[in-house]
Amino acid sequence: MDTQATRSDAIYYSLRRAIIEQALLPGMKLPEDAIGDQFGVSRTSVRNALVRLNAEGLVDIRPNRGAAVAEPTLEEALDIFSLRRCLEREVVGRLCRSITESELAELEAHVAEEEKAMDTSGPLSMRLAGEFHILLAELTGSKPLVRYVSEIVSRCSLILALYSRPHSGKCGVDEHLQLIDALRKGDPETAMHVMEHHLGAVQERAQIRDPGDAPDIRSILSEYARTA
Amino acid sequence: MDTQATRSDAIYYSLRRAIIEQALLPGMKLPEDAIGDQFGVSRTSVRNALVRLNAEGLVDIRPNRGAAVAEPTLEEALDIFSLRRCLEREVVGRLCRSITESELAELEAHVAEEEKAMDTSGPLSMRLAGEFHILLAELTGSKPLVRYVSEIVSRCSLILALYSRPHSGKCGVDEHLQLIDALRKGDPETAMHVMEHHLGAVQERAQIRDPGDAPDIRSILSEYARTA
DNA sequence: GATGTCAAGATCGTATACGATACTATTGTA
DNA sequence: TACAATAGTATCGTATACGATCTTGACATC
Repeated sequence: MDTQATRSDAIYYSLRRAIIEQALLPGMKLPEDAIGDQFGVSRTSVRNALVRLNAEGLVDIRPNRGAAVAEPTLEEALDIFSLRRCLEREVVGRLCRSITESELAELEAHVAEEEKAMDTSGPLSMRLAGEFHILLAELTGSKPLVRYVSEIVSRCSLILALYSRPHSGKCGVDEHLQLIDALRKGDPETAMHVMEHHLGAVQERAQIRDPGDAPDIRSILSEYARTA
Repeated sequence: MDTQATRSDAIYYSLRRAIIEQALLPGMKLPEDAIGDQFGVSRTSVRNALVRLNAEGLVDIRPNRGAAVAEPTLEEALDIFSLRRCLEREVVGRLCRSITESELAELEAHVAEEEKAMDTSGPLSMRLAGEFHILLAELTGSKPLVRYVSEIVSRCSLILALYSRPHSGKCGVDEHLQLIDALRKGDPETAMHVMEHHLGAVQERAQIRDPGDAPDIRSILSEYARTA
């Protein structure tokens, strides 16, 4: 598990996780040399990983100018959320017809982990929230669907990093439980509606923050000045 | 257009086209050396291209065993078509709200090309049929949607190569015209239904066929290397 | 005849090297 | 002081080299 098949894979997964957990923020440069040094591999492997991340839209690569964590525009962000609703509707639609009790238990176990992580730091709970949706996709048994959902969930994490306010609170653990209930009932209409509502809520927690210029120190401190 | 920014890009597009036009058939091995020789570049650039194609599901890469044109199973094929319906429903849904008369004309011009290509050889008309759907996605103005549709249309071409009978006849030019009509009317229900019917028909033309044994990869690529 | 073993060849993963391109900071000039 | 030219640095694109892994076929053994 720790040791991937190839070093490129290892780099790929590490960078991916770092981006999803928002350790690497949108717009941050990703120089091949620096990454290679850090992981103790050559640029070759790093390049390989960056190409893959670029293919799934997590990093931008501009010829001769290097790679950087992608910075979706607000317009793209809305598109991606719209696409996500489309795909996850498909997921729950399929699951309503096929899901078993043991799979439902698996989902509940995952949510239990999410609850446990709520108290701890943000990155973990953010990742778990995303993985819940990926788990849903996996239960459909459709590999292409898993790939698309994984990809789009990652990109949504990126978007939340860009546009959400610092503390979005509990990331919809309750809503995940509601979703499980709906799936257990097996009614596609209800399940899709709950999913729709959940994704709407996730998106709603996002708020426009001007991503363009470096945040002005006064605006950052204004919030703290109040409590001083 | 002919000269890409980087050689990797050139290889990527050439291989992609070769796969979509079914010059490279599913299961065919893609040795880095042979491809590099044919295009006059080193393995480095070829690898880069193969990684990208792997990311979009057109080629399989197994560690230390090389790359090969992907061979979707029948089950995966059905999944992909199902996903395609899901995505393209989204496309026509959006277009009904936004499409302009000049864009409709653009679509009609494309279909005209398709009609012209009907008499000529198969590869061209097959590619144009796919590009019609990509053009539809582009008209939504949503880059992510374009990416997903492009990707999935490519994979459908692959699937048709695997499972369709040799001559599928005219690849739904009439249906494309019907779709344009529906879009012009601007009624989402009708348009989605027409799209659904069209994609169902495309899928229906698919039938299992035994993928024969392999011709030499160099002779196939000699034609593609020229235009790279 | 079937199966296991092993060596030779093919192919890949990765490191390194070199030329090319883009960025940066300094200097000179208006 | 403001701006343009330029040199220097950083970073990338690509080629090549070497060790590692896999495949293939021959041969020995059961």
